[in-house]
Amino acid sequence: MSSDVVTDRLRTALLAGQYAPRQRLIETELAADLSVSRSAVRNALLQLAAEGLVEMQLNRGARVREISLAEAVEITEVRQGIESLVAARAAERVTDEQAEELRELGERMSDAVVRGELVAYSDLNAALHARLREIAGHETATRIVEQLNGQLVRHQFRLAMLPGRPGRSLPEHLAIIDAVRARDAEGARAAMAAHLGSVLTTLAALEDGSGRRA
Amino acid sequence: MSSDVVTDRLRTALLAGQYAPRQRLIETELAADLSVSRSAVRNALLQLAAEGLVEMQLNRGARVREISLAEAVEITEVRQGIESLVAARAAERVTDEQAEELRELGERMSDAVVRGELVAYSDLNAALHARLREIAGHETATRIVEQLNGQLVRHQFRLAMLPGRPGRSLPEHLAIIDAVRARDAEGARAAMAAHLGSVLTTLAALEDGSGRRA
DNA sequence: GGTGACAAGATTGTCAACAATCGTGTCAGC
DNA sequence: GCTGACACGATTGTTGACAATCTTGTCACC
Repeated sequence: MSSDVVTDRLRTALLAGQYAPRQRLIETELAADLSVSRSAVRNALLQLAAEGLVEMQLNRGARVREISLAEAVEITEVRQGIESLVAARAAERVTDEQAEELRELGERMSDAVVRGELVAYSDLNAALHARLREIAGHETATRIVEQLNGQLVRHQFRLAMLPGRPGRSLPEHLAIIDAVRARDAEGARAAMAAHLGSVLTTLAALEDGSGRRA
Repeated sequence: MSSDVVTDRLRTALLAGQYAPRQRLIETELAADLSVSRSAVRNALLQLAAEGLVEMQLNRGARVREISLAEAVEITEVRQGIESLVAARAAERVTDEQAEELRELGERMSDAVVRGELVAYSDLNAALHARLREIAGHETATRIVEQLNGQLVRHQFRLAMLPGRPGRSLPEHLAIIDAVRARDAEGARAAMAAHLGSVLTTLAALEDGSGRRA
């Protein structure tokens, strides 16, 4: 169905931050922009609403869903539970080849931090979590974490740009990698839980510090 | 929108086990049955596909999604992570009134087991988990656990009917209730993790024992 | 100057018809 | 008797038009 293509295009646009939070998404406009029929857009919006990227109100159409800091905290708490499982599972199933890959990934992360390449580090961060999910091979966990991640993009971006944040999160990431490479499931679980715990405290600090509406 | 009503009706029908797994859901038929337009049914099916209750294939429409035992295990593993969080949060936030409610719920569960009322026990089981989610007040966790639960109904039902299963799960439930009533967050987390761990071993036993296709 | 009713415009929700696709049964050819 | 092409029926995917609803701007009235 062409709706699927439309859904993908809209999703990537949303994830790229192409539309502002709370912005109205008018079906006719989007249909014209993407040069597809309104129903295709409509279906896509329904789909994205189910994924939590947009919110729909009766007779008022779709808006870009704004994720508050409080929600970001909730989402990260849930991620903590699931990704710990993923890390443990990855430690149990990692192959030698994958272990070597993870080692290289860790080196590249260190390099990026040393060189102050924040965006690159942020990308590698996402890549690491994604690679762990692949290694774990846990479809349900993967599906849900990715759904949750989609809702977080904006906040994750903000977080990575905080001064001093990379210096704190890098060793956490390296600890996860080490535990997985050592096939230490419980160690990997704990390292991942600690890492997301650190994300949570950072978010909580933001919650007190900065304003509500940013 | 009328699609929402249709979605709800279809969802409850699916959760009630009114359609067999892998059964095709033909839009025209459902539209006639519910006496609504086909588009309403179509939207509902898309929605339910996003929730994981049905699966859609291009040009081949919707089927009731069959959840394999392996998937049930995955789902329960994820639930273990999230519901542990819920239990801990509930222990932190429970009011005196809610604590009393939980105590009564525990008594009713014990009664049901003593009297051998399996269906009632199964219902109370679901009610306990739901009440804990309410007490925890964690919207994200609630949303995801309920989504996952929807996919499990069939297996949960099978599980509750296993001989000896209520005798094993009752004390686990009571332990959760006690920890929450004692405001012992870590205890509640551990009790919930242990409970779902016990569900997991039971599921694993089923996986070896019975055939694949049941 | 402010408030409420009303009308116009914009936008969404619903429907029925049309086009595209798939699965199945039939039949010719070997 | 078996295989593959073909056509038919069933079902889904898409489109455009129409109805219902909300929002905004205007104006009379207090």
